[in-house]
Formats: sequence, C-alpha cells, structure tokens
Amino acid sequence: MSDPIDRLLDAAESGKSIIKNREILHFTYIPNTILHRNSEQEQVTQSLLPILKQSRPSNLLVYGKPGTGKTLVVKKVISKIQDRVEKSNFPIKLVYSNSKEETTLYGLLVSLGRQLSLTDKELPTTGLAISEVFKRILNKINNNKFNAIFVIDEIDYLAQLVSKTGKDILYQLTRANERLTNGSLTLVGISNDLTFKEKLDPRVISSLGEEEIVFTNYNVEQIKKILEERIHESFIENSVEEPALNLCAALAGGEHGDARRAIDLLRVAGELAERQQLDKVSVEQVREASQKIEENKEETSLKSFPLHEKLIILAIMKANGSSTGEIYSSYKNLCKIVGRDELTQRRITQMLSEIELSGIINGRLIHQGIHGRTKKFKLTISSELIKKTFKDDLTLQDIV
DNA sequence: CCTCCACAGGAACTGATGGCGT
DNA sequence: ACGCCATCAGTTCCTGTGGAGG
Repeated sequence: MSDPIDRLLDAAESGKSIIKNREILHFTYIPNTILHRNSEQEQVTQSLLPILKQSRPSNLLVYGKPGTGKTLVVKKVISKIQDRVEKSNFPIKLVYSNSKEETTLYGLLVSLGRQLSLTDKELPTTGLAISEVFKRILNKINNNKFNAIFVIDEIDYLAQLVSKTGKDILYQLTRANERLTNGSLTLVGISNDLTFKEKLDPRVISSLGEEEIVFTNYNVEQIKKILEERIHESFIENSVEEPALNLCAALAGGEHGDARRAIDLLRVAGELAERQQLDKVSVEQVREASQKIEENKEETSLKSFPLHEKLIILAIMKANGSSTGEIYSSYKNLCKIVGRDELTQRRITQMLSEIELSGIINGRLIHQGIHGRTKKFKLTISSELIKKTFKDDLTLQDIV
C-alpha cells in the first residue's frame, strides 16, 4: 500500500515528460530566434536610431491588438540599443510602465521615477502634488544627464486618467525636453486602441505621434508558425499532434490573432497531457485547456469582487434575466440577511456596469414603453460555478 | 400625437485615508 | 501642528429617453 502522495511524486519523477523546456512556453520568455515581426523590428529601430548619434529620437506611437508582440519588439529593440550604447558613456535609461497596472496618475509617475532609481525619500509614494512628482523626475534626469526612454504601455488608459483628473501630464511629458538642459526624454506609447489618438489633445498628438508604427494582427497561418517554433523548442519531438496544433491556432486566431493566448493554450494543453500521463497532446487536451483557462479566469474575477458586488451577482443569480429594479430589491433583501447596510440604487447601477465589463454578466438595454427603460442582466456563466466559488466566503454561506 | 414610466448614466460633491512639506 | 494634495467609495441631484397606452 503506497501513500497517494508518494505515488504521484513517483509517477512524476519516473514518468516521461513531453515538455522539455517549460520556460520557453511562457510568452514573456524571448529567445532571440523566436520572434517574428522583422519589418516592425526594423521600423522601431529606425525611429530610435538617432540615439546612437547622441541626439534625441522622435517620440513614437505603437499600435496593435493584444498578443501581436508590440511590447516585446519595443523592449527588445531598446535593450539592444542600450547594450551598444552603454560602452560609449552615453547612459540610456529604459523605463517601462503599464498604465493599466498602475491605476492612478500618481502611481504611474512614481513607478517611472522608481526606475530612474529615485529612492523612497526622494519620491514618496503618496502625499505630494502631481506637479511636484513630475518636477522631481525631471530634476533627476537633468542632474544625472540621463537619456531616458519612457515606454508607456496601454497609453490609452493614461489618456483616460489624464482627462478625468484634468492634469495635463501627457502634454508635459511630450514637451519635457524644453525644460531639460541636460539629458533627454523620449516617449514611446503603446496602445491597443487604434482610434485612441482622436481623443487626445491636438498638441499632444503632434509631438507624440511624430512616428507611428502599426502592428497588424497575426493570421491563423502565422500563429501556426509561431506555435510550431515554440513546439520545436519546448516539447520533445512528435508530442503534439497536427490537429491539436491546428485547433490551437484556430481558437486563438479566430478572435484577434492573439499569439499570447495561443501559446497559453498550448502550454496548458501540454501540462494537462502530462498530468494524464499521455505521450501526446491531442485535440481533446486543447479543448480541455481552453475550457479550463476560461473557467479559471471567471473564478478569479468572481473571487476578487468586493462584498457588495458579490451580493449583486447572487441577486442576479436568484432571478436570472431580471431588470435593475428587481435586482436592486433582491439585493436589498440579501443585505438584510447578511446584516449589511445597503447602498443606493445609483451605486448599484454603476457596479452592475463594472461587473458587466468583466464579462460575467451581460446587460441589454430595453424600452418597455410606458413601463420605462431598463437594463436586463443575464449571467454568462453557470450558477454552479458561482455557488462553488462563493461557498468558502463566510458572510455569503447562508445565502448560497 | 402626446404623456409618462423606470430607469440610465453624467457631474459634482463628501468624508475618510494616508502622507507630504514647512 | 497645520494646511495641502491625491485617491477612493459612495451619495445627491440631475437630465435624458423609446415607445405602450391613452
């Protein structure tokens, strides 16, 4: 009689592994050989070229849907330039920040500053006026004669923040060079949204959009090629069946040509096959993987909702396909049961649209003539999944 | 053709939090 | 000790609206 844990461990140790290099299966890993986009790489390099001649390159705007390799290409080019220039005593500072991850203007600026090695003392994480933070960053560049390249990913989010707060940070960033006597600042903006430029201040457009590069979507053929390369590097030979590969490419290519998703799918399918002690990845594992990824995503977003959002989701679950009013009164009941103060209807509408953004529910605006206007909400996931995920939540236990 | 429902969703505000400079 | 600043969750007040029913 063997211990189940030992049995699994034994199997894992002795069992053959069809994945030979796990790291390569993660998208962030960039082996130099595996990266297409040759013409885009060239374009990015071209526009940043002046830095080699020790002058400031134009600001750059990069467009492309998710998973088209924009960020990878930009980072790769800059780090190569950095390598070459480091020796010539002309310090380039690559600063990367993602405006979706930094939710506030302040946070974004601080993350930029930190990468210019401003310390806690020099740049506290809170308490300062935004203009003060900006000034300190510029001072740092000036004093150290940095040639900073700010790569701002998902710059459309930053543009939103800017318009919400009325602080004209983007404009100041693009014109920062006028305030610098030493060093320089180059801005590289990356955006998923091809139309976002229209929403910008025209003064910003003229200086930010000095150069523009568009990354087109991958088509299914290209994705397939990328996957083939990854498979070659990371799986042992002949362990991914042709139809499985095709399905991977088709599933990911069907939407936006998202290479990241395709590789994710491949990785999870490979891991599943290994866990099932198979020596080949077949269509079945890809299907399973796609479902598993989907479910995981839903589960984590369910868990991350604050209490009131969870209550709302439960209220929708109780009466699927109901209007805002019905959901609200149902929600008020739930609040009474768990003994919490209820929020106003206005807040609930807002929360509903926030939840809708996450894709867990689906709202449809309908007009009922004299019975007014409502939005009807439906769950897009099974109520079992909700019950399962909320069961561990102490305050919600009785309702579920 | 008009009315009036039942909300949607924008804008401005409040109060709490946390931390700065002086 | 004081005023100031940014941010967040939430509130108050508001204007807008497609079409069934009169």
